[in-house]
Amino acid sequence: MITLRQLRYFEAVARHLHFGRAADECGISQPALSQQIREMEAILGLPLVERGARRVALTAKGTEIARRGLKILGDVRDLTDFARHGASVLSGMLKLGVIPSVAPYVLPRVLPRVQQTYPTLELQLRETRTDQLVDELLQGQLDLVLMALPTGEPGLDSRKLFEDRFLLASRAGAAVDETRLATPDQIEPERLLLLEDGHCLRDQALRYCGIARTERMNGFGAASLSTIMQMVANGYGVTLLPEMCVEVEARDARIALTRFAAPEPSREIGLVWRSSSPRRHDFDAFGDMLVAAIGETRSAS
Amino acid sequence: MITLRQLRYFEAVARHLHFGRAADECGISQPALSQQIREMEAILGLPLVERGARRVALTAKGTEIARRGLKILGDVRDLTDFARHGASVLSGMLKLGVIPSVAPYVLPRVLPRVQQTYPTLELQLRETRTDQLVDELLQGQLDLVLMALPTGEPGLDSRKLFEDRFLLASRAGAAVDETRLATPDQIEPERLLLLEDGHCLRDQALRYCGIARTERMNGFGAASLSTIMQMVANGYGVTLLPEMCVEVEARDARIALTRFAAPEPSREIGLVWRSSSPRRHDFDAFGDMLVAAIGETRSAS
DNA sequence: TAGGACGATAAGTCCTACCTATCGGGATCG
DNA sequence: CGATCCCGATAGGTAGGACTTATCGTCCTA
Repeated sequence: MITLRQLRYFEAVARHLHFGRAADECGISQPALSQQIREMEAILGLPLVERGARRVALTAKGTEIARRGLKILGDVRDLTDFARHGASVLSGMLKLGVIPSVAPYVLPRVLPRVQQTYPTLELQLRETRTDQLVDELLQGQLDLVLMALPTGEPGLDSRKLFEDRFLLASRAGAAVDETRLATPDQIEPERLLLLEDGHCLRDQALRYCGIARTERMNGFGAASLSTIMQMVANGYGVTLLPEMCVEVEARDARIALTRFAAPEPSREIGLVWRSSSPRRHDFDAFGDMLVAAIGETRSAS
Repeated sequence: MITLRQLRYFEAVARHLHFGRAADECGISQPALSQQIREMEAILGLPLVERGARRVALTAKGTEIARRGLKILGDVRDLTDFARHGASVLSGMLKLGVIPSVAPYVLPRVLPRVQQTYPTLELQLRETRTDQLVDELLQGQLDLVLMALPTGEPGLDSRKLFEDRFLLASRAGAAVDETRLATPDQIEPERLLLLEDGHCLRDQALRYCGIARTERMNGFGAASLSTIMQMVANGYGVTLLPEMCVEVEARDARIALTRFAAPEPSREIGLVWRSSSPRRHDFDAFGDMLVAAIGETRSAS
């Protein structure tokens, strides 16, 4: 197996293209470095360096391996930095925005883990609708937003974390046949209960059901999914419930959940940040942790 | 500095939560493993493992470090796999789709590098417009698409590679004042030359200029940027030229390029694949290589 | 043709990762 | 309550590997 020491030495050679100077930088003698490079070549089974007369060059594969090695060394450095003082990686202030149809379901699973893993991280939370979050992100009032993708904004980068399917929630034993897969045409517009205008979840549901804004619907718009699910339980109508909310919102025995026929409606939940932000590493680490936290609770349930 | 050997041992401890069995798996004695774990804790300056009576648990930070370590070990394995036979990473068939306004400018820089770095990779290319590419991607006829983001399709994952700004291309010395930053209202719709309908570049340009499809425009629609630039050079009109095309398409001295005032119009170029695809690793590696290839030629010029 | 730059080779030293043997403490059971 | 056992820590010794200095071989240059 290759060693990190070899990667460090090779990386120095790749930069200097000169054994002597690379050895110097590494604080060892030139033969020691030569030996490690040859050892590495033997392990990998191919030449990394072309020893030309008077000059040194990397082979084609050597270039690629140097690139990968550099990334690995960076990750190792991050790991030790994290261990030593949690510093430089996810420490200090992080202003996070979350949309209302995600916050109550994800944060309880994640926040304890954040406290434990990154005790020096001061997480400042903001919960509001997508367009407001995006505005505040662009203006620098937020560092990072957890929301449904895509953003549709240039200048923002994003990373998808997971897919969240929608289920049809209805009053148990009512009109919907719960033994079959649901289809969008079963949904009567006047019985569809949704969040008020401006929530992305509302738009996603309407798009799937093929309902234009203008069409006749009940004029109802709720501020929270909890309210909507109360209404569903009492037979006021039906709604599309994201899978991540099921555990919290669909405990009432009067609520029936039906999976949709393919193509199943869903939303992509992901992280969004300014492309220009220098904290990519932090966001990656934060995203990894979110995925881990969500994955755990899912497989555990 | 930490070693990969320590990471491997620690990872085994994290899985077994038992020093003896972990040592067994690593093929060493239990004291040897204990020693390396303690060495690692000394280097990182914190306890990774809670030695409780009768049972072993990871500390909070230990859990996070195990996660990071696992990723590093995976990257190292990928590196050696790549070196040994280029296998499992980017080998075999890869069907890549590219949009017409990107292909001629990116592929020449990238393909030689691909050949050299991944000689066992059979890259099969397809060039057509975005919606067609997305269809073929969803149906499995393509593995990967290089295009402008976002896709707007669920079930697809993407990764932004870089931002490609638009410049105003006009005939030198003609109506446009090249000493100042351009603004969209300077563009007369009837003089704007664009690709034919269906090209994403056309839609992006129209959106920036605030021109609705219905508005009066010249009826012209070209099949290639080359043609458009020929027309610009000869004074038939102006166009929005992506920065990546400048080197190839704007050599004619009769063409003047003007940067736009902020917010500069741009497009995001990225890779897109099916969320369900098992080849994430390949795509990551391919994306890294694209970024490296583009970065090189940019900084070199 | 002599000199110099540079990487490879050779021989010796020291560190470190490993082994076996043993200890110590907390749980478990008669 | 004491015997036992499970399991990680400690101790002491060994072998291999990473480093050193010294020297060689080769190619370029003057």
